Amino acid sequence: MMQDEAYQRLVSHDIRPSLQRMEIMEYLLAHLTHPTVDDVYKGLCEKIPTLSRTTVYNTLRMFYEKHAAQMITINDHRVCYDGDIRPHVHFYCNHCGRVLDFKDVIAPKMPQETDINGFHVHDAQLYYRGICPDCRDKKA
Amino acid sequence: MMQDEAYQRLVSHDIRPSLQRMEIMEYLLAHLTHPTVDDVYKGLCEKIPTLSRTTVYNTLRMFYEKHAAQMITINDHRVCYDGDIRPHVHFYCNHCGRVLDFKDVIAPKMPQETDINGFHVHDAQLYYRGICPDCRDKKA
DNA sequence: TAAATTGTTTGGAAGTATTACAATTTTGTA
DNA sequence: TACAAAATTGTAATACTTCCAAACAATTTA
Repeated sequence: MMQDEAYQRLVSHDIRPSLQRMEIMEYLLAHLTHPTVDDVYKGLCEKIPTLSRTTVYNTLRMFYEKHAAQMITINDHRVCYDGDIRPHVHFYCNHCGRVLDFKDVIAPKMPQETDINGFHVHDAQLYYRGICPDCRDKKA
Repeated sequence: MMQDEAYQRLVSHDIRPSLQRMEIMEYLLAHLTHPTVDDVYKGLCEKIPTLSRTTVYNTLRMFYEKHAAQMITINDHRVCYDGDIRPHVHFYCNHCGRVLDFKDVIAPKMPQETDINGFHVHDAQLYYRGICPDCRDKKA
């Protein structure tokens, strides 16, 4: 069940499983399409009519800080989030703006919560940018 | 001379060296501190009183598209640029917001203008996020 | 050289993403 | 049940970026 997975993800990262947090995490786990804050908000505001955008902003950022989700800042316009917390490469299409998983490249070592020469590294992200197959075909 | 270097960088990347473009490139080469659009604008608007912010936005983006500069989107608020076009790792301090070069880690292979399984890769970026030594010391 | 064309810059206005903050509601515990 | 702490809400404010049409500059053609 998705609920169990969401619940486990929250408590194992020291996050109290409130209704809103559970729903937001379930949404992330059910939509591994790198949704933006607004995607999550729009996807949930029917189910939770009182939901506030601020809550979604704060909650997703907290998920990132506690390593319960990945934060992707490859798009200069909007941040997006990923419920898949395994290290992997992201591809940003400069044409359609989508963020895709780039499974064809094995991610190098991505440090997490480690100290390197005085720097405390919280996380690492590897981004590729270019044109995705869909957009390339449309052009040709 | 910095002018020569800026000129060479522009023409070797098929960019016509207008006054504004030269000045913006010279600024990038003289300030390898990952300036934002506003940093570049403020740094030049005394010397070029007619300079428009839009020109700085458009020019820096074009530099990125033509590989004459790197575009860094690690900060969710503002884009910044780097005149150092050699592949290297960037570190973003979640505390002070600065982008620093992370020289202690050797960058993995970063593809550029190559096709990988139907994707056309324009460029790649590797970002580390965390707390920089300065901010860590202040806290302790 | 003059006219036409192309390319570049400008500046203000509009759009959008994000955060700040104070009030309200909910939760956990004594 | 009552209280304190934590979480959520909604509005307002801020900041970044793009749009767009007009002005200007450079280049080509006749």
